Amino acid sequence: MSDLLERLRGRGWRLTSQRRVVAEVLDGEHVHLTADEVHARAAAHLPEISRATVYNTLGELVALGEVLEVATDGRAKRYDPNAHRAHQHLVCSGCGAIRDVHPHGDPLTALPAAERFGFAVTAAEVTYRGLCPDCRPRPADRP
Amino acid sequence: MSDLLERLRGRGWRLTSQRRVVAEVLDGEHVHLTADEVHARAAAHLPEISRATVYNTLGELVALGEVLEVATDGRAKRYDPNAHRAHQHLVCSGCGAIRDVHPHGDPLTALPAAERFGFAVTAAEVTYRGLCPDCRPRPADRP
DNA sequence: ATCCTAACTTGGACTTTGTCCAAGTCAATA
DNA sequence: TATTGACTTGGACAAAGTCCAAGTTAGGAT
Repeated sequence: MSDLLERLRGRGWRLTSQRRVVAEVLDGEHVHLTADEVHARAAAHLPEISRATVYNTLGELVALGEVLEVATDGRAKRYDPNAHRAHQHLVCSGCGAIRDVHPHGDPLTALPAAERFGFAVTAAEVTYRGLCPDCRPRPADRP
Repeated sequence: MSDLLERLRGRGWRLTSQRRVVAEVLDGEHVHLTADEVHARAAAHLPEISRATVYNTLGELVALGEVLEVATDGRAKRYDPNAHRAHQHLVCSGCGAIRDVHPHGDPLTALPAAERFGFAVTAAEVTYRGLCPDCRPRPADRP
């Protein structure tokens, strides 16, 4: 993730320890943390970091296009560092687990012009829902 | 919308004036009100109605499958009475206007088995985003 | 190396959205 | 028309996020 830090410095960011730990926390595949979770993990490395700074930094990363904001439920927003490859989300209705998924085709093409109401449509976000293997009811054991 | 009230009575609902007013507010096409907006409109007809009752009633309507909950932004949930015909949402990135739209095909089929991670996938919600005619930049007037 | 300063961080107050509860009210049945 | 369990109410509470004045600091200038 130091490439991210490089990119950010290139964009005129001041490299503070707070921003560094937030960027480090947001590393990896299938990462979809809430702001509070980011704060908790960041605070494990840098105990004095404030909630306000975490919110500020997340907002900046989103504005720069380095992190995506996902609202898969009506609760807290989640932050997804996988911003450089188009993808959608698969959410478990039982436990809330989230995976990045790659459907084929562009979901935008499914919306015919007649259904666009004159909008200039530029993006489509898809949330697939279902039960993950752990939450799925198992076939009962046979005697 | 009296058919809705009939259906609800059939399901053992007590028909109170509060529930009636909430059901009336949630009538029509392309209706996507927040709980607070529902409360404001309901209060115009029934000034003493409380926020708690609006939340309760909306929750019940959602549980009964008569109203859909939509979270198109990270803000307040919206309530969509068009629950009996499958549809998706088109949201203006400028002003937040929401339209019900009907893409062709089933979005679920775009997700290959290899991308399902063992989930039993049952639904797909699509949010299309773009600028509505009013928010879209116009070509500059020629002199 | 150290100074300077705009940029950044902090804690706490505040807002928005939503939930919970004890006490009071009322729709529908008998 | 009396009864009662379901419904409603207002206010306290909680979660998620924003805002701000005051203090700190990264990094260029000296």
